Amino acid sequence: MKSYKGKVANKNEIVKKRSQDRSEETRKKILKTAAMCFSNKSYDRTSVANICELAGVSKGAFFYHFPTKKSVFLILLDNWLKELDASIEEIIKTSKDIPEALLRMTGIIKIVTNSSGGQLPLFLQFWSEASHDEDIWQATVSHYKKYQKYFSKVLDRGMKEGSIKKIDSKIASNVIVSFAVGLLLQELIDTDREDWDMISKEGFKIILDSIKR
Amino acid sequence: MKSYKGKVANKNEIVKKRSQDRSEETRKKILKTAAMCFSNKSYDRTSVANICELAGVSKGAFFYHFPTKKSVFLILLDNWLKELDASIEEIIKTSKDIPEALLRMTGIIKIVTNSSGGQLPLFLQFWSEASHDEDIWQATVSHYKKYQKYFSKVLDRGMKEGSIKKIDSKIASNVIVSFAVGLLLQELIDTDREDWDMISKEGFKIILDSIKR
Amino acid sequence: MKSYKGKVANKNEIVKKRSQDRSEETRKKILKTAAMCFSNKSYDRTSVANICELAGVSKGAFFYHFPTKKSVFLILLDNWLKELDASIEEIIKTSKDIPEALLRMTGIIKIVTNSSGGQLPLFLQFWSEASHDEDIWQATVSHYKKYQKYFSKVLDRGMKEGSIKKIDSKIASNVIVSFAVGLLLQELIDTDREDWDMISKEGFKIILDSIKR
Amino acid sequence: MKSYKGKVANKNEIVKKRSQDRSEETRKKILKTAAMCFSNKSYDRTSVANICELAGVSKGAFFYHFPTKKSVFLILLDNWLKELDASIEEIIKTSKDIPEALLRMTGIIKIVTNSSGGQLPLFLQFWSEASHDEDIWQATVSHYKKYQKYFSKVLDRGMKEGSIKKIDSKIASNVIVSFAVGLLLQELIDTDREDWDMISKEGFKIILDSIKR
DNA sequence: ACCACCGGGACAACCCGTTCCT
DNA sequence: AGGAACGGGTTGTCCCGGTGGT
Repeated sequence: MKSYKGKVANKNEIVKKRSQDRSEETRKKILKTAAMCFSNKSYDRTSVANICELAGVSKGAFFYHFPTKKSVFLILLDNWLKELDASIEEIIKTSKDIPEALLRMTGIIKIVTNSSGGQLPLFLQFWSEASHDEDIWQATVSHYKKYQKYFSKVLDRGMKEGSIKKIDSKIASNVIVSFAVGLLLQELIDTDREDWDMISKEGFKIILDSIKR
Repeated sequence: MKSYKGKVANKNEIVKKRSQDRSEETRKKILKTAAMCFSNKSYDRTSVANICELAGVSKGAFFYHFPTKKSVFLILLDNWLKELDASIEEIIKTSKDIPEALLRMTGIIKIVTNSSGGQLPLFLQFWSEASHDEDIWQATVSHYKKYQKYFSKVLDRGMKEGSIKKIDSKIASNVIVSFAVGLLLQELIDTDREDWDMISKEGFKIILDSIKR
Repeated sequence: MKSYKGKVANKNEIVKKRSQDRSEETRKKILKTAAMCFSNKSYDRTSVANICELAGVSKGAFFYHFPTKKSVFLILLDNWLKELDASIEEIIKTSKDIPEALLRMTGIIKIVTNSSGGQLPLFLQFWSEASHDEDIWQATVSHYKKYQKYFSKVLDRGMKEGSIKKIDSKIASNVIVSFAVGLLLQELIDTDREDWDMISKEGFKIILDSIKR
Repeated sequence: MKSYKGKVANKNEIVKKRSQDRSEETRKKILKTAAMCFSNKSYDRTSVANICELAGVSKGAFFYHFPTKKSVFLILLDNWLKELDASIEEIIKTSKDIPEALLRMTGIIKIVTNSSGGQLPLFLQFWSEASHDEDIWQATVSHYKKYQKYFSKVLDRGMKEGSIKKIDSKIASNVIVSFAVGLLLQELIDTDREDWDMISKEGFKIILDSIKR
């Protein structure tokens, strides 16, 4: 009796596991496809049907995994911000001198670009939606402010260190973030150009020159 | 006889003028309301019905004045870019020294903000649509490249003048534009903050410090 | 004084005449353009705006001359039927022997084709609308029945004459009309073919062979 | 175990079947209602909303089953032509002598009338649209030409058989088709008349008389 | 009388996010 | 998780008037 039950349980578990795998796979597929669509066609112009068709799943599946279209968008946003957080944290941690850390931020553009799975336009979507939707605004702005503060602190540390001039760290961090954001925006619509890397490097150098002692 | 005719003509002209005025008024009203809606709710989420209702005109009137919703968007974009052009040109013209001109660019943010009738989010809409729509891309990018070139030339002039270091003017102009664009974007989502003016001034100063001799 | 008045009157008349001419011209232009449009695109798919644009007149002018779009259609129908009437009448009148008259009907196809200004598809439009619209049905069917009766009488005369077998003239006339109508319909959708003329001749001959003594 | 699985499979199949049935039912309902509407009010004057309301389904359901209004029209046309094909084929097959076959064509009118669910005016709609719409023209004309050829061959066979005179079979087949088409058209607008059957019989007899040896 | 401009508002086809039933 | 259905929304078109000039 016991063994039988055990067998059944086992089998059920295996089946469940397999089913879970399949489910997780579907989820991932939807998420990925949605990111692609939102990026290519904008959130509004992407219909749930579009996503389902490209992902090869039914609408039933979609609404089984996610309550609404918007929820998918929010999850995508969340994932992206998490990746970004991790990347930046890592840079700062692994460089000891502040100016050096800032210079390494040069690569920030690539980080942003690459997280989100190479779908840069998603960034614009997030930003764009943020100004109209409370939920998204919360998620975006809170992170963005976090970055501001983060850079502020980093600069403060640099001043203590003596490697950076005495300046208003809040304003300076804002300047840095502005430049970074601006770079992204431009890259977005001027995709042909190949020298964004150099521009970002040069720009950061210019800013650093005025900041470091 | 003459006076009579004159009167009639006058009267006719007045009437005609009134009719034209009414037409022009309607047009303006639609344009203004549309700008507001696009700014508040995004282009896609604004329906023609929305605009008409708020503007107090019928759909018949809307489609009499404009062939499509998109055309309204394009006209709005065009108007904005024209104002921007004029403002920038004026700044450069009225300041003789290049570094001074650049410093005065500080005010650029306000110009951009104001020129869209205080509807800054429209800017984001333009940018956002540009990455999905060929027509809008054309209109936006061509102008944006013009600015790049413009600043490049201004910097070149500065170098000849001797007021600016020998640098790659193309890259430097890109840095400037990037910073400006980034400022805009941030202002957009962090509307509470009051010190954007100072940040922009400070930022330009930083950039200038590295550039001028 | 008199001569002056006369001149004025003349002038007014001339002006009026000219104005009437112009008016008549506009009317004709609208009618002609409408026929073309209805023929090419079907009645429903032709908008008043279409007609006006192609005719080079304003909508104001259109609705000044005709109360509705439908009225234009009815006028066109009426003109066409009148021409058709005249043509058929003429054929019968100018041929003394009945079989000969029938044989000359061969040319009926061309008559119909030409009488609508070469716009054969209009014929289909009329027929098509007739089954849905009471007014048009009246106009069409009454004429069509007239033709039936007409042929009946002609055949009866033929029988008296001795040139035609004793048959049910009503049925025979129906056969003839059916054949004619069928020819038209086919020509309408098989416009490439060049031998409709021969087919119609041959067909009438076949029918005549069985009918004449 | 096996039986259990079997049951499950069965149950699923049954469920699936039922769902499919329901879907098919809706589809049929829409098709039938559309045929009715197109027949009563013309294709253009029938709105999708009309069809849905009468069929008792939502617009969503309509566009789930058919991509466009036109597609419904084309399917209707296709069904009708298929039925017609089958009917004609059957007549020819089941009668050994060619003249006899042709005489039995007499019933063709009824066949045409009855297929299309007794909605003869649909025939006119098809024809009418064919002259304006490439897709419909294709579908219609290809079939119509097939009939021409078919009759041609039948007549050729009759000549070999010796039951038919030596004539140009292409022209003769055209005459037959023309007569048939004309009959249809007339029946369409003169629905009161009851003797169409006799007219068609008589007409075919007349044509046959001239053709058969 | 003739005609141009401006507009009204109903309605078209088609699509969308979502729910329901199985 | 899939397939069917819902119902409201979208842009854009249409036919037609009203008002006023020539």
